[in-house]
Amino acid sequence: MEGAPANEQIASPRRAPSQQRSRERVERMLAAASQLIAEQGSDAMRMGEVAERAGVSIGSLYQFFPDKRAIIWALAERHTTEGQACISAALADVRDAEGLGQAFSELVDIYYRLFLAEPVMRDIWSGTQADKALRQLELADSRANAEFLTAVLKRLRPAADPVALETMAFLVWQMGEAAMRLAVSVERQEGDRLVAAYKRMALRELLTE
Amino acid sequence: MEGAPANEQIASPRRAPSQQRSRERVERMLAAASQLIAEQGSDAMRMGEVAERAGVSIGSLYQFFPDKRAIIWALAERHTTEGQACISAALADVRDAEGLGQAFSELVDIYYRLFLAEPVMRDIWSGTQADKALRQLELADSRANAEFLTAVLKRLRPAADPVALETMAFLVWQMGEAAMRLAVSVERQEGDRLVAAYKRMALRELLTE
DNA sequence: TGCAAATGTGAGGATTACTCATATTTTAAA
DNA sequence: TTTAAAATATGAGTAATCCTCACATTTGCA
Repeated sequence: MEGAPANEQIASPRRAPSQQRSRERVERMLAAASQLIAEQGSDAMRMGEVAERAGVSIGSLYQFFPDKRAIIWALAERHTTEGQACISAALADVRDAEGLGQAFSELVDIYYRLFLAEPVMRDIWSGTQADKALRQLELADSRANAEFLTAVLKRLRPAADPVALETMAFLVWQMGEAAMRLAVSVERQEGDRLVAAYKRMALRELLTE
Repeated sequence: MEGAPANEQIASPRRAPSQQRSRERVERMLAAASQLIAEQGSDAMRMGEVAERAGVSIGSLYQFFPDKRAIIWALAERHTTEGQACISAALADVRDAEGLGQAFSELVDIYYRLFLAEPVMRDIWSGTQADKALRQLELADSRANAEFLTAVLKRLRPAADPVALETMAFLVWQMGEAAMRLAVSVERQEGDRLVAAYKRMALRELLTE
């Protein structure tokens, strides 16, 4: 972006809303940002437009978000939080290889549907590499999710090298995200095939000794 | 970016340099851009700085590149061209499964070293999702590379479903790129482990009936 | 009630991508 | 060689955008 001096650091934090009124306004800001990202992508999202659509002044926007990236980051963080809860629940009571296969397969389907339905998620995670803070968030999220998987794997294969299991889980998870991004950027039919191929490949890796 | 009205389209083409003098100047522009991307990333690269470092005026820069993305695109395209030649050569005379394993393994190593050594490549391909034209270039490149792989697979497994082989090759290739991006963004030791795990996983997929 | 803290405002500062009128250099035909 | 057209070069200026800040308003509470 441009405007203020190119700031490589993470921007200074802002006050969190403490009153009911401001909390509602912050919600409106996030909702407006989400809409605009869905319509045009985060790059084309204009701060002035976010403020206008949220019915607040540009100054109010910057009262709670230090800069543009911070809004995007806040939306991304919500998705990761929701996602982790979902994944944790799905993998919590896996007891055997069959259960893992079942749970993993369902998770992939859920995520694929999410990617297809949520342009915001797609947009945010695709811009991930360019933004240090987002990249960190995505890596942390991926590690956290991979850890749920690792825990299951360690339970199923107590004799295996733990580091190898961690590496495999992390890799499989990251590849899933890559497969999703790829799948939604080609024609639907090919996307379906790619996701199915990923699922098969990941399961073979996870379930084979 | 900002400045001119947000332009979603691909910018209008500019004249290609026809004189010796201008061809040299364009080379200097590309070299300057490459340096700056390596130093600060393509987002922080300033057109004015590119011009200054290349020893030309800002106007000259825009004489040959319609906009900022076009410079990045030109650098990206060089990489894809070089890469495809390399891959095509490596896979051309694969005759059996063992040869495929050998060639694929070497390719992964080469790409990993390239990713580690070439910040420009990393930067460009990571920004790929945000830019329609770059995304197209990357997809086309990936498809082209996957096709080399598909050709080999069809030779080795003539009975297999061609579409399935194409899907697998495309997926394996895209995942390789994802694995590389991941590997270079974590500590070196973990990166090495991740690349090794990818290699094993991909080979198992490629070599198993 | 009255005061401090929280919140709200929007004109304007600062930076940057990109344009365009104009000047210079090269090419090549006469 | 002359010369006109095409190619190339220049950089001050335009427009768009992010973000700040001095000041106004509202809320919580003693």
